[in-house]
Amino acid sequence: MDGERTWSIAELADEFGVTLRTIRFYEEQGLLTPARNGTRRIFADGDRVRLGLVLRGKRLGFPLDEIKTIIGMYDAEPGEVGQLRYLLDQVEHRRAELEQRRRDIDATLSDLAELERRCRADLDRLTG
Amino acid sequence: MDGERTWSIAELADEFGVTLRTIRFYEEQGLLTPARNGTRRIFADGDRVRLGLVLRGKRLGFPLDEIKTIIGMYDAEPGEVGQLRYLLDQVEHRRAELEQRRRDIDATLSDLAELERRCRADLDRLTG
DNA sequence: CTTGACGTTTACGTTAACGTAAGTTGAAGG
DNA sequence: CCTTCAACTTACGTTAACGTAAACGTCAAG
Repeated sequence: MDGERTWSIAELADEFGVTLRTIRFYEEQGLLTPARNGTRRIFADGDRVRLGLVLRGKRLGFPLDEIKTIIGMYDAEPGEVGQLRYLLDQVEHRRAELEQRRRDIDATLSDLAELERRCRADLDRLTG
Repeated sequence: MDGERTWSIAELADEFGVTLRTIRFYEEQGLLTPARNGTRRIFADGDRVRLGLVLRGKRLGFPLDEIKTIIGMYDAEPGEVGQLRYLLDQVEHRRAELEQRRRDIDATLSDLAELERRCRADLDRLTG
């Protein structure tokens, strides 16, 4: 009666375009913690979100253990002041890293744009 | 008499913060092709630029063989029309990939920003 | 009742990107 | 001449992120 859908491992794998092995591996690494029905894994909505975050991290080129700590930051309990300061520090660190990446991307995009101009010029000259 | 400086492997490694092994490995993989003085590697300015491109690609999380093809695109000779069209196609493909990455970065940055807000709020509450 | 479809665990294999010796060489300095 | 330094090659070791095979459980359909 609660609208909480669940998913099988195959459904999730299919939806996100990964293999069953990958999902099991992520659980083994502590990136996912699906419920169980006997031995079968049951994935709830939160598990789907986490898998999405993991794959986004992968597209960004982060290793799995870093992804784990980053995701871990999201659902850390408030805790004490020292913990909070440490967490803020981590957040700042990650942000700097990501902004460096964006600069790298922009530089590469600009290189590609110039390459494209040269290509089009050559094409014009040849097919003129 | 020509202002063309050259560098030893150690100088380049030091400048870019990588090991000698890494540079030799990149040559072995065809990412760099330094000149030689006997057995010693002599790096010219173009080699420096290429190393910079390789490391930028690494920061973006690309595997070395993809980096190789991407860099290869930059210094491809004009060639024939078919080649040019193929190259343009590749450029488009890479651009799409990079733009996806930028979206991922922006999404992550936004997540981090919200996390930071929550942290600061908790800190304010605790430290008054 | 057996055949599939779908799931499970255990465990060894694989690739990428280097790390890390081990042994060699050429030029320079004392 | 001997050593030291900076480079070299060859080759095996290592870690991450799964792939892949083997062997088994379970439940619905024919």
